[in-house]
Amino acid sequence: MSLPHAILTALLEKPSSGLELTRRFDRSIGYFWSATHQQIYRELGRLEGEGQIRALPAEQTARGGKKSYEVLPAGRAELARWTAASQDPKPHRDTMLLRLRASAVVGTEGIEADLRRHLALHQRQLTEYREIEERDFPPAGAGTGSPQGRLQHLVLRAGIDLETFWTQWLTHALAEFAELPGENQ
Amino acid sequence: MSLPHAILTALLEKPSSGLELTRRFDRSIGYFWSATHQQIYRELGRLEGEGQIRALPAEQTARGGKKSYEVLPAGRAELARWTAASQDPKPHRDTMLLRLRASAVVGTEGIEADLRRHLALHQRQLTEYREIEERDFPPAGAGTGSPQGRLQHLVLRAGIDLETFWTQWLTHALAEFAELPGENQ
DNA sequence: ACTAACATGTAACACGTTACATGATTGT
DNA sequence: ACAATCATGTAACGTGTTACATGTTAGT
Repeated sequence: MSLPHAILTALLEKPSSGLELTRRFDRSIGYFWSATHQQIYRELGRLEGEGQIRALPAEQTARGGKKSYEVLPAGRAELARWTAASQDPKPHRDTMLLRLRASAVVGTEGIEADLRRHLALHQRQLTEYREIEERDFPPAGAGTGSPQGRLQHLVLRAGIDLETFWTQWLTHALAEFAELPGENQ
Repeated sequence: MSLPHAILTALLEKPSSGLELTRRFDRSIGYFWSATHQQIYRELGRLEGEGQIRALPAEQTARGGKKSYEVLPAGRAELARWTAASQDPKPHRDTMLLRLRASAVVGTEGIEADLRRHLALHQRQLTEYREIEERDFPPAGAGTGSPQGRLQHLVLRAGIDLETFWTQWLTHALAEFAELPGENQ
């Protein structure tokens, strides 16, 4: 039940067409809430039907086929309600941890290469986040900037710290593998 | 496509009935792969139909209604194949980060209380993980223990470090909120 | 006019969630 | 004998994923 709220947030930040939303779900918003274009179009249709968003009149729409949407008061109210509501954290799901546990039973053959590959991917993501931080949140006195900016920085910090954790953990895991006896199981 | 493999891993560690599996998915395995009993029964039926597991004969089954399953060679082979196969990490999804981003647009009213509640939950989980670590992996010389034990410890370490990250990040977030002007937006 | 890329969608299916149903066992 | 709990399931629904379909713009 979060995709509609992710879309409302994105549209409040900037009215967009389906494809523009899809692009944004591949970058900023997608860093913590991914969605494919099929999901987005499906949800845009639903939100329009419920009167939470509306298509902007064609004149304001750029170039032929694009339909842009904006949030209506009902949508903003629903987003505010959802944001303030108490919600339980969902249990994490991580395939690599599951595979590692499985490898303790069926053998570690083959998994080490993928650990290396994941390490490289997380390092790349970490670098990307750090570049965004340098560009959008240049170092200044602590407690600086608009409330909005500080909240956005907080979210980015979570991304940076999470990727830092994964790179460290994967490095540690690979070091363990190096010490493991040749082939167990 | 991971639930069947989670179940195969659990059954290899110890043949179990549906309910016993459900219990284990509420503790150890559920820490990184949760599942409800409905999912588990559905998947047990499928795996049995595919010849990857089989029900143990009734004599070996404890008390009346319980059906216990064990993994067949085909199931073990499939798990080994899946564990060794290269898989892309799935993008994370985190509702709290989404809500924080939304609160930068519609206002932070109400979210602070839930940040506090989540902090308490993560602290409790962290404590639980640390107790498990003390009990199952008592400090000894580095590089000690069976390969299986070291892999299991590695997985537990990921859980501990993740919860540590969340408690630190939430603490930081609450400190930011304390500095924010009264009501923004 | 032809092709490639863009933009919006539909359809079918896999997976996860919630609510309910049913029989067996245990405790009183 | 009755109620509570245990244990296994079914049904309906919502969300996410994959594959495909269709029309549009831009470049050659």
